[in-house]
Amino acid sequence: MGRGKIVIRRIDNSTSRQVTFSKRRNGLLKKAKELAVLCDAEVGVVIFSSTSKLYEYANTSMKSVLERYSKAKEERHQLLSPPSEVKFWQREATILRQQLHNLQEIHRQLMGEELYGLSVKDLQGLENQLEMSLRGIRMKKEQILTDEIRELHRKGCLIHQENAELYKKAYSTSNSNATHGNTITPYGFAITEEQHAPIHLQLSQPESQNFVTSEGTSESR
Amino acid sequence: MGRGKIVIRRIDNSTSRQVTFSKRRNGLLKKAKELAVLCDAEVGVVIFSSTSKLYEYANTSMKSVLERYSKAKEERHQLLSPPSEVKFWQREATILRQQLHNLQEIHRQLMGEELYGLSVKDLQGLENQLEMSLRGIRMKKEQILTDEIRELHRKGCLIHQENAELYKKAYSTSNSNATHGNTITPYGFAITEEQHAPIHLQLSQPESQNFVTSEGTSESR
DNA sequence: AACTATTTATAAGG
DNA sequence: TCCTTATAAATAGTT
Repeated sequence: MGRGKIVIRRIDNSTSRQVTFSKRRNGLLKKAKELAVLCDAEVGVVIFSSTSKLYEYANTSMKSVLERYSKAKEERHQLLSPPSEVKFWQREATILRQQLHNLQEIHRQLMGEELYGLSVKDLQGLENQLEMSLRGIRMKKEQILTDEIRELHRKGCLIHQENAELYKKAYSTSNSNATHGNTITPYGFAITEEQHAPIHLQLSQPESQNFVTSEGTSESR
Repeated sequence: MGRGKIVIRRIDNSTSRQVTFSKRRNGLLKKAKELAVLCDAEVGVVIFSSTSKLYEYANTSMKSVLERYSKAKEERHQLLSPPSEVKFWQREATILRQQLHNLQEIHRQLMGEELYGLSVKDLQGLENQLEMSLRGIRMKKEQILTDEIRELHRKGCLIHQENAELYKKAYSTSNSNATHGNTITPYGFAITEEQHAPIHLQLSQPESQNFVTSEGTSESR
């Protein structure tokens, strides 16, 4: 329900993820209220943002909802029962440790380490993934550089223009009768106009360069 | 959002209230899921129908949500349960969650996602890392394939030899006077010798192939 | 934060 | 409960 269809998948861009979170959080809470009112239900919603901020809604009270929930579930997840509490957190830690472990393994493989148990197919998959990542990263890098250059160019043009104006003014003030057909440009910014086109070509070089010269890259991070 | 606009007020007709409850309950749960996935949030929803039937959703687990909720709400109300063991495990879980979070961020960057806050230098570092990884993975892949081919070749030679022996034996048994100068080779394994060299060249092909075919990933939910 | 083109949810009806 | 359809509402992308 927007300008375009989206796939339900974690949003990469953290800014738009945050914006979407805000919009959809409000949407969810509104829907929860409407459900409660329209259908005479008791509803509770708890949301933790990815930054661990808490948002909640309950048409009655969260306490009521949670108590009713525990009762319905016939669980006393009371904070007062220390043994099960400890067990819960131990399990939580175990799960987290496992997840961490799994991710670490994948990470090592992505770093080109620990390739021992992998089949050719696995390796091909890794290779494809890395190539895709590389493409993304190079595009991003190129974009940043292009933007930067474009900005510098813009500024250069402005300064050049300003300079030309100043020259003209200074010239006409000191020597009011001169021909202004061939004014001397103060700095070498006149060429910048012509440089505009080739910029793009030069920028796309690093990619193919790196691609071809895959062996000879010696640089420290 | 329907054939007509409605006012948010308890639906009198119990049948249509029930129908609406069912529809909107599903809608709410769907929205909750989407929010959790899209925005990387932890979400819990509890619904009691007017007939006290319980419906729930939690992207992680309801228990986890509720524990986290209680903890967030009673950060200082912990005077009641001071068992340090619980605190220890909670801290453990927090640390692990943090580590997982950090690693996930790095992982996403390695996957070419979330490149927004990165500088050109960071990107260059990532690029170098990925290139190094790629080189390692390709070497590993090539090695596996080379080994495999070498092994097949060895076996092929052995079988060829064996076959030649058998042919000779069979030939000399049935027809003892034939010329053995141009024995017919039973299978085409004689060429394998010449194929040994070009193998290396063929193996490095997939690289450029994958580089060209990049866009075609479409996924539905 | 506001705007809108679209998608999505859902009210009404079967 | 499920299907269909017209319409209201939500929201993705943009400014």
